[in-house]
Amino acid sequence: MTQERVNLDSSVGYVLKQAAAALRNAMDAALRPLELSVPQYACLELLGQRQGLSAAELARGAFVTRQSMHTVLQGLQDRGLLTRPSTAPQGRALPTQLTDRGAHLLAQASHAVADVERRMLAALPTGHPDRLRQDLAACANALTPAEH
Amino acid sequence: MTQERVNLDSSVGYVLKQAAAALRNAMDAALRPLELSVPQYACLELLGQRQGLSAAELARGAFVTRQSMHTVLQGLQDRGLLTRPSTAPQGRALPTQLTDRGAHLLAQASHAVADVERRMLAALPTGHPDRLRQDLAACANALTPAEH
DNA sequence: TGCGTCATGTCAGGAGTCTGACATAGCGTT
DNA sequence: AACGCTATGTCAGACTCCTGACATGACGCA
Repeated sequence: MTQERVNLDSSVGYVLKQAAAALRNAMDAALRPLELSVPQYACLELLGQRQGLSAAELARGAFVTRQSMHTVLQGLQDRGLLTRPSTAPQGRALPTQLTDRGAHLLAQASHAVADVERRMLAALPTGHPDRLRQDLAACANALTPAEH
Repeated sequence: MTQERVNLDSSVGYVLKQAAAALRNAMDAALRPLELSVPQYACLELLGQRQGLSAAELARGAFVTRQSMHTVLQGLQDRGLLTRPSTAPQGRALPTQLTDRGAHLLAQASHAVADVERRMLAALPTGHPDRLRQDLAACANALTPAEH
């Protein structure tokens, strides 16, 4: 029976959580002047990439549940940053659209977050960001249970 | 004015969050049979590495606030997995100790989590886990504000 | 000695997220 | 057409975690 202990400092999982926590804090600080939380920003950014996403799709992209995204969307809608039709054009999904105000705020937020990412990656040698991204994607994929 | 948009798929930050979420889910599933949450496990693991840590030290190591760690400790203490003196031997810090039951449960949990980490790293070529860990540590360091 | 600062433990309150549940709409199979 | 399966939206409740606040003990400095 081997002494199976995780040894925190040499554990990739631990350092991964550490990096994620640091990133979360940095993004939180960067977005606070805009009065946006990280989930709110994630929601706007996803819509910026592709308009008309449903709440369920946004939830998956932001790593929260449908229910959480529901409240996030209500908050953003109350601030006039996005619009949702009251009736579904087809099926049950309600396609979400950014308003002009939402797009404008997103531009500012995107800039602030890009600054954070730059600061994070500045510590890495040239070329490492790309390989880091690939390694992380492989890790995420290995842990994501095969769908269906 | 450049089109400054994060481009989620090529963003290291986004993939980092994705990997962290996948890891969190996998650990959650692995620990559920032992009736341990991830913060509870983190607490036990930290104590396994070094006995006598205070609640504040455990909180920093587990990336939560002192207050959250307080309730976590109470839960673990109620289950007889650890002990804390009622009065501080010196200063205000209450050194926490694993009980035999705590150490035994930790051994099982540690094994389960090590399995998850193995599954995660199996997707990476030889040598990559080490460089991934170093890159992540550099990222975390770059985002952690200089203390004092 | 006295004061200011910092770290720790703890209590109270609130914000955010999750689990569970239900109704509805599409789709494929029988 | 009827049934089952899946996906989505939404409501209610509980849980987790955080922010804010206060008291206490240790340390440095005037």
